[in-house]
Amino acid sequence: MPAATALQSPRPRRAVPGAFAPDDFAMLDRLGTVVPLRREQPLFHEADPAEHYFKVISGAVRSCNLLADGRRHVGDFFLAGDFIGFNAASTYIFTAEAVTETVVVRYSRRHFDAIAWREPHIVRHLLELACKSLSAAHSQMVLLGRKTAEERIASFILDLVVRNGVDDRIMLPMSRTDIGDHLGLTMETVSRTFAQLRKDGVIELKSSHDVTIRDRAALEALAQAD
Amino acid sequence: MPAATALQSPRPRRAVPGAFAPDDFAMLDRLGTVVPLRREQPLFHEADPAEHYFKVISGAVRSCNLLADGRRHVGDFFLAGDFIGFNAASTYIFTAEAVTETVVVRYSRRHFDAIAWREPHIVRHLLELACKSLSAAHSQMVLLGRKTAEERIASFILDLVVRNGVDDRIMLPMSRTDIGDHLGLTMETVSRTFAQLRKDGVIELKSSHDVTIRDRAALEALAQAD
DNA sequence: CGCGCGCTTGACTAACTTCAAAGATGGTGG
DNA sequence: CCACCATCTTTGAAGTTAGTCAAGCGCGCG
Repeated sequence: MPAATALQSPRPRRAVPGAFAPDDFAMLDRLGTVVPLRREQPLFHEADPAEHYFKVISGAVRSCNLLADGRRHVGDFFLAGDFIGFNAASTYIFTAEAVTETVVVRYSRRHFDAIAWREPHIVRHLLELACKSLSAAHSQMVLLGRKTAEERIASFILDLVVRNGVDDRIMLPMSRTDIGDHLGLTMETVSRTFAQLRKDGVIELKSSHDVTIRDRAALEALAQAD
Repeated sequence: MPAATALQSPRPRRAVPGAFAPDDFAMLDRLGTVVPLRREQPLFHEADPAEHYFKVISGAVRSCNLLADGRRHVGDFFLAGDFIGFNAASTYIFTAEAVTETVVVRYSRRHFDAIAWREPHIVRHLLELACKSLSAAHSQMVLLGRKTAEERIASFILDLVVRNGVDDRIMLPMSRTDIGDHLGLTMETVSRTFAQLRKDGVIELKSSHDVTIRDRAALEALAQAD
């Protein structure tokens, strides 16, 4: 059961069901401020007071956690339409940074919550989205706990394809290091695994960030749909 | 940020904030049927229609996912007070099985939802709980993606200690294999790592299921609080 | 054109897994 | 109450996957 790994507001081309009905966000959208971000620019840091939510308009954002000695984990990549900061308590539980040039909308959490709390159907939608996000987290835990490097990369590619709603080609906005930190691998292993999949005719790499799927069945077999 | 890995209803000795206020579940509890379970008995299987929620009264339940070739992942252990099935869509996303002799309360999902949906404050509580669960899933992904075997075991022990609200001693209801499948390790590695921690004076093992913490600071250092 | 950064590739290493066997534990029936 | 048996755990030794260290490549940008 593949699932989007982030909360989402409506986007016609997105193949994910259960997103907000368009008018749910109508009044909420008016609260938002458009913010452009440079490559690597942080939206917020872990443990900062959580004063805003964000929605990605274009580009990509990653969520990171650092261990004491510098090991990094990338929890999620947020793409156009994805909602960020949703699961924050009073402080953010991860750092969020733009992967590429990105545009987001920033919402005051106070205002957003004030409106959302008054509208039971919005709260219900948020709950449904949280549950979808939990389900995606579940899949990612299976991946991190039990899948091989090849299976992780296959799952990652298929997940992006589904989230993009495109049939067979994706542009990766993130680096090999980002992918490795998301999948519990090193940059080198990610690189070698892409090379292996290319050699096996499963994917084509027009450039290191431009992936075309050549053999979707093989990719799905590797991803081990559970 | 240690967090309980499962949704919870109130339990006085539990050190986890944000659980339901006692009366929130008052009317919901009346919907429940008490069900005793034998060791290894399933509550439900992955992909079954999700017709019930459950709450653990005593004992322990695990959630499992199987890959095609038999590799197993244990997503969570649910202990007394924990709520199960919450994040299900129309079908369950994992199999739930009793780890030991266990007693649960079973709720009709239809009735539960009918009441919960009518009570905005209950929906808000459920949303908060879902967010806590997401936060716990986040920590688990960091563990699975980036921690060593020793760090995983240390984190696991501390998590159980916090969830039990006990200071320095825990009874593990689950097998070494269960622990391994939860932490992305093999049974043998789990066993060797417990032995290592004992040898280092960090824990004491009165039996293989009875763990006493001897050096909490060392354990916390290993767990790499993030 | 050349510089820098990210990607690739190779050789070696380490951590964890696998395979195997012996040692504990606990439940059951005599 | 004790002995037996199945099951779980521990421990050892060898194997494998992915990590580490290091060098070279190539693309994009100034």
